[in-house]
Amino acid sequence: MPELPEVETICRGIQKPLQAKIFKKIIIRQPQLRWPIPKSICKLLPGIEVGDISRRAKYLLLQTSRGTLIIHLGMSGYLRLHPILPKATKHDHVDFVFNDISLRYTDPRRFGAILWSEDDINNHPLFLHLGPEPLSSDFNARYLFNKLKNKKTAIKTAIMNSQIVVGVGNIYAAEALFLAGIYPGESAGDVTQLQITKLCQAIKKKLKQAIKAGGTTLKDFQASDGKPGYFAQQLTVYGRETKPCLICQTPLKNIIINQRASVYCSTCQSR
DNA sequence: AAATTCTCCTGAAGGC
DNA sequence: TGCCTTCAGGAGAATT
Repeated sequence: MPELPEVETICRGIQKPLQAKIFKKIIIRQPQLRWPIPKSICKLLPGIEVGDISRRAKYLLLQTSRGTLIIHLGMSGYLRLHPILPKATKHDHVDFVFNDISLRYTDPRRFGAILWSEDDINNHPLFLHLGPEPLSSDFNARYLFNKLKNKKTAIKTAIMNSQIVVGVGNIYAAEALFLAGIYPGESAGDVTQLQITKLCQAIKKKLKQAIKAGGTTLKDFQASDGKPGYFAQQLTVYGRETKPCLICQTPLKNIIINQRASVYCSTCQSR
């Protein structure tokens, strides 16, 4: 499931191969994603050049002189580069065809999105209320502590809230909380300043580690070149319910917080 | 206003 | 073997 490291991996993977390529044709087989894919891109894009390719939160941004293509992978989406396009299968919803390469969007669960914006991307409704990037200096202990004070919601829910900080999904929230020794169900406003400092560092550390490993491949994540990510081998709590804590051997517990599985160690993660 | 729940979707896994 | 049920999950929308 793509989280920030996975999107970053894909972003880096397509930057060079698509650099300055000219869109030739857009094939939309299934426009019904989270929102309908605007058909206008089929007419708009051909003939224009790919500019900067970047990432904001878990959104991939392909800039052009006419506007920005916004791609979100939802939880089962991925992008693959193909020199020659293979025959489309069931969930291959969109192909962006260039002269000598194609970018194929595949998403079995269709929670993703492909949108088009002609305005400043920062004014787009989806981007208007986004918090800071977790790996930027804007995301620091002071910011996080201030943002969380008086909040009653669970600390895990808070760090997964994109208005507070972007790009932290279920996997990395669980991993960071374990590293910081914080009980995921703790009220955000009750987490001490020292713990917040640890948490902030833990989020950055885990995300960096995962990017280095090329992302986390659980079931089907693959980079744009088809290679899996290797961060799954470094997971300490996510998906390890009932298995022994890597620090103290206590069997890990799973609680549901806001409809999300939250695995933690009842010994190492104090309340 | 803030917090929680609902919703979209399909593949995988488990039960019988 | 196969059908049915349950679950996972990003994040905006709806509800409390």
